[in-house]
Amino acid sequence: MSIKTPSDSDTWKLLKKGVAEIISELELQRMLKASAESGKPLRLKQGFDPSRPDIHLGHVVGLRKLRQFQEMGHTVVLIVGDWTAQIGDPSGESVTRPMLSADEVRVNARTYMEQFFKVVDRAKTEVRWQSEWFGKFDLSQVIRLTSKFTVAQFLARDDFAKRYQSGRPIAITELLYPLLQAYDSVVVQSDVEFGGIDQKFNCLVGRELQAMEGQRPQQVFLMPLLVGRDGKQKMSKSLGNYIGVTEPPDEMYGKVMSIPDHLILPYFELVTDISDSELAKIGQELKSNTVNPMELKKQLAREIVGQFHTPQAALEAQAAFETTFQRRQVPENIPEFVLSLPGGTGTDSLSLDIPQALLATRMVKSRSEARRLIAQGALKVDGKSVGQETIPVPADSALTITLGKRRFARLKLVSVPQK
RNA sequence: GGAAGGGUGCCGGAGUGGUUAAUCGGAGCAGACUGUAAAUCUGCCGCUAGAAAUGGCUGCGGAGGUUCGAAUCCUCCCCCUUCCA
Repeated sequence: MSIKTPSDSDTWKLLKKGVAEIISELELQRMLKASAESGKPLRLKQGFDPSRPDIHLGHVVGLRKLRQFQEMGHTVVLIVGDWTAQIGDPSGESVTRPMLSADEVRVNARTYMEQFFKVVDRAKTEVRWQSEWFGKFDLSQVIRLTSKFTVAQFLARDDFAKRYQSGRPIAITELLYPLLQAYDSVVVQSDVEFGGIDQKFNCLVGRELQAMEGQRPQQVFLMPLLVGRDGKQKMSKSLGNYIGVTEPPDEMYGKVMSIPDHLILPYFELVTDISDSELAKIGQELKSNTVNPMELKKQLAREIVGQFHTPQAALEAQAAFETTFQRRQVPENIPEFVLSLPGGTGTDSLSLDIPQALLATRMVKSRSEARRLIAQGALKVDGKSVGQETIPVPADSALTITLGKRRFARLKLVSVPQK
């Protein structure tokens, strides 16, 4: 296998594109050069926490970078963090995660990888489980590992420092998190570790530990954090502002359309393949207001949906979006329900209890919710606003129900003769 | 071991005997506006009955108790945090 040199500045530019920080750039360039000369691929480490098996666009930023390196001939080492997962979330103080059973971890890992390999090349990836080495770790090894660092060193981590200063709790196991992650680097002999910018500290501990163990310290590739749909916080599943890579085309398209304007450019930069010149053009258009940002967002949505589904699916999603949201029409594929209604048959007029019908279709959680929505004017039957809870309908008829902007159903009524 | 503070609805956070289904903010939903953008305005935001007025039930860590009446008082228990040693 031949390995490309990023000797020409274009390739190097490509690798650096959309990256928050590289530690250290010079070293990495040397490594790449040496690798090209020796024909030995670099080992690119990326870890994941199997308690969160879902990949969203925020993760994709880093995965795309891994892919680019793979295309130059390098190897990705994916670490399944089945031990670090047990420590819990080192950043989110609030969320207590249950320990996962071995089975759950296996299932989650499979789910994760299915998504991971939508972007990363499976053939050039080595999958390693932490339990391979931590499974047989004993206390003396834990002590040996922990003795290498001091509390002061760990308080340098921004997240810890802030919490310590403001008197919020830091669990002792959390201090173990960077250590375990660092040890992974030693075991797999990582050359470059990839992570979000919030992983900086952990990755740097890896460098130090490797040096202590007589290894060449890994370089670190830190990706910017993608801001979620709320336009404020980083994309994360727990904040609910994410766009998942397995979401159906319509959903994905719609979610991209809902991002605020100031995210258009970063999204183009971080999760699409468009060229620098095109990126610059879009930036210009946004700045000068010469193009309706909505059009740029549509392009972005097409690019993203096309990447995780197909270009065809992207076009269909766009058409559906335009029908449903821009023209406020009822989309084509809506769920259909058959409802039996006591009363006469044929052309007899029956009365339909709408809250009950909505509950039956599970469009609402409770009768109360249905009533509220009706009172607020959210209900349309066959395109006409309806304000009453009971409406007369012909027996054996079909109705199209619209509830708010995005809930639709088709009801087929089957009358049951009364005794 | 000692001391202090705390556990309230999806989240944050008021509330210390009735006027509290529980102030307020965020999130969410609906309506107006619109580009499923931002900003703004309005309403809703436990379940249930009712066209409505209004009613029933459940609810403030858990279990008991006091009281006509408790998120609020008492007892026991569980959990969390900080400080001192």
